Amino acid sequence: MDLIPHLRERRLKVTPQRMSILKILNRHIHPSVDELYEEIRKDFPSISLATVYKNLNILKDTGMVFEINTHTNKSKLDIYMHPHAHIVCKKCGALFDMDFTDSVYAYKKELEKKIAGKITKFDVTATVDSCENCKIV
Amino acid sequence: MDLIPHLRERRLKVTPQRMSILKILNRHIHPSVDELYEEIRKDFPSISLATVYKNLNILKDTGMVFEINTHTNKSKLDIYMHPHAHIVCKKCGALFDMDFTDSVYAYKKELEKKIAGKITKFDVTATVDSCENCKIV
DNA sequence: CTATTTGCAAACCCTTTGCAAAAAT
DNA sequence: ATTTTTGCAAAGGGTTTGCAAATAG
Repeated sequence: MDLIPHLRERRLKVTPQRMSILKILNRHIHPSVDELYEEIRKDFPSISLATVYKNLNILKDTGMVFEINTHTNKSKLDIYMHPHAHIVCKKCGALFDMDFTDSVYAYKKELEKKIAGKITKFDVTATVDSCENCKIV
Repeated sequence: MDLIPHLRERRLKVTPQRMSILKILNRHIHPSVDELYEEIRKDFPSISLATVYKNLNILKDTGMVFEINTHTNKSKLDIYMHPHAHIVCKKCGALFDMDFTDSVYAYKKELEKKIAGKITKFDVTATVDSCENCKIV
């Protein structure tokens, strides 16, 4: 996927640091900020953590990146080029992407009634207490 | 609702500080930690913020309280005595409880397939970019 | 040429920790 | 009597900010 048009669309400058962040997020590995930082430093040893944070805030504000609370001390990052759901294990922090199903769109309609229209973006996070990754339980 | 049996069940001691926290959360006002702290101090001026945090961690770990990420700098707290969904406005942080609908249970079944069973608790957070509380769309 | 972005260091939260005294069972 | 909880103060950890230099368009 070519991410540059999405940056242009938002009047954001195409810097190598920013591209590096987006390319890593585009692997759909859901890194935490520090995992992302370490990953970028492999290709970009001089990058500052502040730059990573500043970019993430811009990318979140413009809707290209979504931050998912894992109920651990660190949240995880996901590129958000199309609506999808997240499934998080509260115990181990494991995170999966999931496409919305028809039943979720039905849920969305309910929501739209409840908040009186205008849902521009919709994210469903399903949190479970434990999952197969946990081993224990 | 009598919350004491729920504490006993979990072998948690019934202290006035803890009861004060639970009583406030039981109003379903979804306070942030500092809002909760200020509220408790009305009845309990000597309480320490550390006590509030320690209690919240215990209550979250034992499943009586749920912490909802609002995508603002502060998350919000909810008593969690029965499964329900949360709707959060990312822009203004407004938060609503919502009962699960059948369509969400269908979604839950999908999830159970995907993570191979054993969902012990299930939370759905629907995040919208703006809601009627925002005024500015 | 102008506006944005970067990088550094310091500041800023919010949250946790250690420990002794107090309270609950 | 034993275990948990409280409260204080200090430490911790993640995130933001201010500003000058560098870079993108």
